[in-house]
Amino acid sequence: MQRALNVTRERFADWYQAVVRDADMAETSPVRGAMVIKPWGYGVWELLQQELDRRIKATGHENCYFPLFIPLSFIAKEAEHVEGFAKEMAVVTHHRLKNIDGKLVPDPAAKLEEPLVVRPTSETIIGDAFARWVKSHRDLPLLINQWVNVVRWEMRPRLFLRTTEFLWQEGHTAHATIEEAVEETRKMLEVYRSFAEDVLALPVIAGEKPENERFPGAVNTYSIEAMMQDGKALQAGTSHFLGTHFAEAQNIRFQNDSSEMEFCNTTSWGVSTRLIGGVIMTHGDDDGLRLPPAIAPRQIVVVPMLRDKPEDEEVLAYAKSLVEALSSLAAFGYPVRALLDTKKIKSAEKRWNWVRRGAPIIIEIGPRDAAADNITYMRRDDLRDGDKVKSVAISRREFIEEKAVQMLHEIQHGLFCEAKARLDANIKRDVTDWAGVESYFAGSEDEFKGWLRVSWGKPFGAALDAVETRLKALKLTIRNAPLDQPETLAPCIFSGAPGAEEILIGRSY
RNA sequence: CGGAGCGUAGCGCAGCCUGGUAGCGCAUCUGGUUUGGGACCAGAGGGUCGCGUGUUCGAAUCACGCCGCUCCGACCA
Repeated sequence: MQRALNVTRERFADWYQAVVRDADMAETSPVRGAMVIKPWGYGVWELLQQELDRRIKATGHENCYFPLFIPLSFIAKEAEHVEGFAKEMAVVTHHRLKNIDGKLVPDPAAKLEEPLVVRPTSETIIGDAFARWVKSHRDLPLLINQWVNVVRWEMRPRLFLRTTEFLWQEGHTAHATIEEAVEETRKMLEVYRSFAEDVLALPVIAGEKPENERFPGAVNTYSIEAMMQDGKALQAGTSHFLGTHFAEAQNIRFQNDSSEMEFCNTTSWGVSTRLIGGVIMTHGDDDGLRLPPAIAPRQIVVVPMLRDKPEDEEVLAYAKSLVEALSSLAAFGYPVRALLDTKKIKSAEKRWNWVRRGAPIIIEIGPRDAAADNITYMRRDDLRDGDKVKSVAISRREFIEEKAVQMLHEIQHGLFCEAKARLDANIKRDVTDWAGVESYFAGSEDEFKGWLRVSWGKPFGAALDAVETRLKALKLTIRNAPLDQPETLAPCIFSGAPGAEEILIGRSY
């Protein structure tokens, strides 16, 4: 059977790389671990960014920009924070190069008095500003967000999922009370959940991270977890309640309405270009990427079937008017993004390029379509009937007036439902003891396993370390404790003690 | 940084064991034939075989060193 890719999802890691490449999303760069995001991939990011930014602003946050460089001493202020990031920090030590013996090297005379780190995250540099901005309870809450690049020197990079430099959004807020800060943390988690599900068609489970998986310096960390087509979990977004840890380290204080000085409670939350990796691994198939229409840079692509003959002109004119009509429609609150592909390559080649890129609807227009006032379309979410590509002819008028927008919404919803069904079907709840966990995850790692939802006693300290070690031996981690917890709990799967909450266990990226 | 594998034309690969100066498929270019849709015929262009050193009359092939990539570990949005 001829597919648009030369590798299938059976070899998931190879398949992922093939999709990223063949869908023109991104490529590796001369800098190890740093990627070039190509127009089609960046277009997805821009749409994702546009819609999430709207939602972040709708919840009262404002955008800012803070420096790329952070004085090393700032990072050192919060003990757990340094420890968490020390091993992956890029450090700037000089500000000039010098030609020594024909070689350009950092000029020893231009050594910085204090090294600067390239931000791995901005709690400390933003906290420094917060300390100056917050004086009174009347300055609170302080609700700030920024869209920037950050650098974390990762050992093993993977395009979109884990790159040395990545793009993200980081929100930072300061509040007068614990309750308010916790509410903010949960509110933004919910913004992420609904955004992932409604816009990216990525079903997720929102929950709280166990102690050992917390953000360095956080009191509580919450995450949304998505299941990829190989059954592994992808942490798709995090929201942290930082308590007064950073406020104490950086002296972020305010005078309350009784004139007493108090430390602020702060939060931070972020999602990154990793989400794009999640979209690829959730929706892609053996013909390439399938993009949810809400984030497809081109939702409907019209490919004219040209033959270097006189009737080409009619076909082009017809296709052009079709694209104009489609562009005047609206879907998901924005104008429909339609494209007439006039690139000078073979039409068949164009079709397969758009299939691989995951354009939701691909329309082919030939002379007979033009003459009969018809269009012929393919839906990327329902491409094939067996081995054959499904190609449907319909009147142009019906398509524009009734079907086009409806179909985009159907595709968006369909992709979500397909992924949601997979997520739900692959969370096993009937494992009740450790032996059951071991036997379930025994065997080949390549085998699709999904997650277990089990009860545990929520241990801490040495007992938690022991749990972590047992899980690690099976390459498992605790993903999170879902927000929706049952009334009664089974005994702890690790110790048999009374259960404290249910958690998700699985392999992860 | 540890273990495994790989680096040959834009992409995918063969050749390496048993050294003799590079080949296949797809893509590209030209001409022609086709045309409801991943076409066919003929011809052409494109590679200092990852880099360096050594062995040799001669190295893609053998040896040593380095670099890079992929997978597995430690790290992680």
